[in-house]
Amino acid sequence: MKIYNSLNRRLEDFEPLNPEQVTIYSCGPTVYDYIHMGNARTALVTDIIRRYLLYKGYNVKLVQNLTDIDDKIIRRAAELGTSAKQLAHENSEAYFEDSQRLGIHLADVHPKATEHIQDMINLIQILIDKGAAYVIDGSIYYRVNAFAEYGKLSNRKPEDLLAGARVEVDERKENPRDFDMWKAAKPGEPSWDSPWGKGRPGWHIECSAMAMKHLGETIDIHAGGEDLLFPHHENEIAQSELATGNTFARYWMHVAFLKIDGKRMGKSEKNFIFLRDALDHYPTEVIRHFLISAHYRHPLDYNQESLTKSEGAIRRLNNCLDALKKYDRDIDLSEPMDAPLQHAVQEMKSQFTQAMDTDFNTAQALGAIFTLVSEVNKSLSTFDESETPVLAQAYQALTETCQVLGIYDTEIQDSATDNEAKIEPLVDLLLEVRQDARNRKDWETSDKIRDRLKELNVEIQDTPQGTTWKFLARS
RNA sequence: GGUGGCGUAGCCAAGUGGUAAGGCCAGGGCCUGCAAAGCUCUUAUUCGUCGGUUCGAUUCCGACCGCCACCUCCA
Repeated sequence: MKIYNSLNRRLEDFEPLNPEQVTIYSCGPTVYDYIHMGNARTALVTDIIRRYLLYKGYNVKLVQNLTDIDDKIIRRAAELGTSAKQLAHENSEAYFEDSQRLGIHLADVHPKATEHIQDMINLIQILIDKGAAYVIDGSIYYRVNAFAEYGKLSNRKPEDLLAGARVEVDERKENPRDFDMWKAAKPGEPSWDSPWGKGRPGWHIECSAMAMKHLGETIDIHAGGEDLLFPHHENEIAQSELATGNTFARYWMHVAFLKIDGKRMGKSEKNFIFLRDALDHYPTEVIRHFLISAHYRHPLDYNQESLTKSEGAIRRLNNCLDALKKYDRDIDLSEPMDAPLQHAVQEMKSQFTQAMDTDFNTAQALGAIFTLVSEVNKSLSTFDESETPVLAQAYQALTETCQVLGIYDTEIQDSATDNEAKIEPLVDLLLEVRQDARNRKDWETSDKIRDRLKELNVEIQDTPQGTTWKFLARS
């Protein structure tokens, strides 16, 4: 299994530090607003990495933080006339709601910055003691020159950082590149007590402190959006590694940006889209399919056309799985068959694994899945009773892999069926009446029943084996 | 100025030193009372341009053109 490590800009073999448990830290959202599709992309990539590692048999501990105190939260709260605490709380709840609607499983721990103030203070104190930090008017700055390897992640030389910088330099700092780990409280701002007076933590220190608290001094995988590579992740490394003397994260993964209608998505451009709004228009599986239709390190453009394409692809997948579902109970793994489809099933599994093993290439993995879908449909169209056990195997293989990607949820499918079980006899009755009409060649009545049922989200299909029907997926 | 990335069919998107997965759309055919679904055929002699290395490059190297990201809070 290989992972592209931003640290070396190379594909590297993945070997967890502790074979018993893979540790992952994912930089979560700053909860000053609902999360947008870009946040969702990063969260989804993390979710799928975890699902795949579990599929491979690893134990995984995933930690994803929520930044619940920062400048943006304070500013937004002031605008809305609420408290920073209340705003952060509401948006945290909204985050869990939205991400679960996207089928993202909860992390094992979701630490919040405001609940780890003491851990951060302890870490800052260590850095002060080691001479890597200094105090100015109650604020603590990290002395970048104290860490010889500063710049190793972003591949930047100290001189380069100064060149095109358009940032206002705080003249009080020893070096313009030094960053704050603790900000002295300004009047009216939320603050916490510290050995240096009232204040609040800087952004970078929270991830260092919370990652190490919940996962140890060295973690396997650290993930986040590509924009976090510098300075956020660079600073996390500087803080953590200088404090402990150990490697902070062994594999750094960065998810590329999502664009909207070809343009950079950003709050300032006013062209961002909230995940919850997207979920109001498209089913979970469609959005997930869209988000993984390109490799995670490549830019992806959110637009209606792309989502429509994913809708089509998911429809094709669901049609196939629906048709296959009735063979599921016929599974018989004891007797290996020599059907051509059997080979296709094995081939798909191996292609899927190979794709995911190569830096989680979900686009390629989807290719493998849809190749089997094609083979299954072919097999179904020339229906042969003897292939039934193989169809069951195909169903198993497809649902298993689709669940790693989260583009097919059997539980949701089942619960939907339970809910609607009551009206099944009614639909069957209507189909009986329709069949009578068809026998009389009363196409008007027959088509009316079909059309009216379609309006009620019941789709019927006349096949050589008789008429079948199903509920259409609701978004 | 520095760092990194991208340019593959109508669209989206994988991929490989030996001749291009998959999806969407479109057109023809089969099936059907008509649909739907499915099947089937057609759709890049070619992978931004120009050079180089090689028996052979879309894949490696160089130059150029175009696009983008980061260097500032941002997933």
